[in-house]
Amino acid sequence: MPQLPTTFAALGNATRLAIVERLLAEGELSAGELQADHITAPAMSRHFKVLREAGIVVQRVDAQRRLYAVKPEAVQEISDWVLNFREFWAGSLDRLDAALKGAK
Amino acid sequence: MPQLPTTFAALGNATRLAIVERLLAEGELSAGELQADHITAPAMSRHFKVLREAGIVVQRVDAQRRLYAVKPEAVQEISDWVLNFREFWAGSLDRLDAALKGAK
DNA sequence: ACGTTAATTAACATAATAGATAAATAATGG
DNA sequence: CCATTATTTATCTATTATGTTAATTAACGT
Repeated sequence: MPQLPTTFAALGNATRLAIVERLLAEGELSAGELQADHITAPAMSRHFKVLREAGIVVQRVDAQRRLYAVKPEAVQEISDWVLNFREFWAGSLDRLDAALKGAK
Repeated sequence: MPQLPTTFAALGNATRLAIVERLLAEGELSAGELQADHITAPAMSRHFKVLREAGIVVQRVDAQRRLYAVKPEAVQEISDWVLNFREFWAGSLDRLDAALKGAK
């Protein structure tokens, strides 16, 4: 799993995280539909590229449009990482829940 | 939650992710114990600072040593984000599980 | 007090990010 | 064909990140 830091890095940008969240919530969307208004289309396009290269989204071509969708494995990868430590903690001393209660 | 991108960004570096993983697995550790051998102590110190500023770890002073520990809220924040979409998907059409099966 | 240990901050170099504008690619609809 | 639409690639610039060495801060043991 040397992929994880790359996955986190790709999501470590507000614009890209917003893209992923919209794709998760709305499903497949085109570059145009995902266009944010605070940056230009080329900037957006590079964000798509980062997400693609990190394996977080896939691109599908439909005529002149590029449709993007989240690869569920990426979400799964993060989920596994979190659950891994949750389980470890639960199994060893319930440190996480204890700590979380303290933090609340 | 404009915190999330910052959290992801902080974990989007292999050295920092390794620090967090060790802290999760072994509990509180000092800067010296966490020292990686591929970079210098000052470089390490800056990674601690990034993690602190992102709210992922807390620092405790013990004489001349700095002890670090993960703030469980940070892990919780990521966990919540993932589960949020898992729940959404489960509730709307089991798209995630379906997609995951297809991906396997 | 003094040298040692632990860690950080300062100053600097270089690489990687992110954004902009302009140009290119490619499919569509007249 | 040709103009339009959709999106990416090229180029350039500014900012941020990451690493180094040197200096600083602070506590320890003798």
